[in-house]
Amino acid sequence: MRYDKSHKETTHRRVVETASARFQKEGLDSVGVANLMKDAGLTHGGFYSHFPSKEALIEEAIVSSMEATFARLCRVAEDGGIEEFIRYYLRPGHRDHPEKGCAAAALAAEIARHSKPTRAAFTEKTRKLISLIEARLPKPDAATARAIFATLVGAIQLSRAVSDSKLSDKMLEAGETAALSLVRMNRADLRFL
Amino acid sequence: MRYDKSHKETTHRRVVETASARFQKEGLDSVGVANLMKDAGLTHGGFYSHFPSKEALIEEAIVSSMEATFARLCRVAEDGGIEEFIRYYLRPGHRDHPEKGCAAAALAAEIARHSKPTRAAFTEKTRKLISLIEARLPKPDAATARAIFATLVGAIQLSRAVSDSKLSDKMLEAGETAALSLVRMNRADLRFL
DNA sequence: TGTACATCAGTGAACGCGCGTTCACTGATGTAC
DNA sequence: TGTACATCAGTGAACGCGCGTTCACTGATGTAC
Repeated sequence: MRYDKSHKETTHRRVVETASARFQKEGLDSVGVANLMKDAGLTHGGFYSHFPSKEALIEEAIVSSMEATFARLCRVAEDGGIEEFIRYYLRPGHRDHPEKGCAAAALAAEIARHSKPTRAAFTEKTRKLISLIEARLPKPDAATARAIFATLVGAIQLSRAVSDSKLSDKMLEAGETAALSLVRMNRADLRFL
Repeated sequence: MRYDKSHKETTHRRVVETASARFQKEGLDSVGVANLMKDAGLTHGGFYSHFPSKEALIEEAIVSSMEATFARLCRVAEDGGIEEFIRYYLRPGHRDHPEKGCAAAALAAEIARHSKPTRAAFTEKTRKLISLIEARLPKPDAATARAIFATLVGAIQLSRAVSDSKLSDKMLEAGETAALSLVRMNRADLRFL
């Protein structure tokens, strides 16, 4: 099968995107190479003509997901500012669909246990997300942006882990209120607090 | 080998505690039953006279860890109030030693993918931790307590995942500042913010 | 234009390994005599 | 007090399975003649 130049590239992207969704839904360890390739309509043997190792795919999948998340959040912030960004991140739909959501919220703890290159790639994309928040703050401030991101990630994770749906909703609401408060404190320049 | 009544109980506890530490350091999937039992000084065959399944051990390990964390944080809050609680949770030593730390910070995303009983046990212990925060707030408020816990969990997770140690430190600092601000807002009754 | 061929994306069998789980067994010890 | 025995925590071989990875191969297609 000799295909034109773009063919392999298209396949590669399809594998990365399938992997991205499944990693975030099932966890990095629970998705096997063979099963994943089958899901992408291929056989497992071809995997290593696309990626040097599963770890390399993990890195690509995280980067791809974080870039998509960045682009989406950019648009949301463009339209509705940082407040809408916060509400969008903490919407129940994000909690309920990790496969379509933010890789930081789905995989942060697992990424911490992976290779240096994987963590470095994640770090770069995390920085961008934090910068996006910072730039949208009434009075741009990196520490506030970092804290808001931590609150968003923690609230989504806890809302996913608890088995009581009422508590789950309340975690999202509490995260939203707190993140919005941090924005308002930033606007009001309440540094003394 | 016939032992007195307390013997099996002691062994059981040793396995749970070994598991607890290793799960939080290496992840739930990365720790195998055989390897874990060896680490506890036993052979893998005996595992099923202690636990009906690996999942049951996971549940016990999480409960055990959360109870130890609760007790430790209780003491810290007793001595230094909610502010010291926050500083203690976000100390670099907690980031650097997940095996001795909070299960929520180490495993929240993975717990979300596990069995209902495991998640229910985690939920109960999470509630207790949040109640502990709430009770220590200047003006007890569940939503603020939930938001503080989300911020702590998110900050630890991100500080562990990023590969840049400076950014990692800044994540902890930002989380601390934000959580302390939420406490001060609670004290000042700044609900309008 | 028609044909022969080189390319190379994708195939599928095979590798050693560790996984969770089962089970017939062992042997040190508390207890009954 | 001394001995025979029942108990049962722990042993280790074995199960089928999926893991990540390797590699000799296939065969459709773009290209050179």
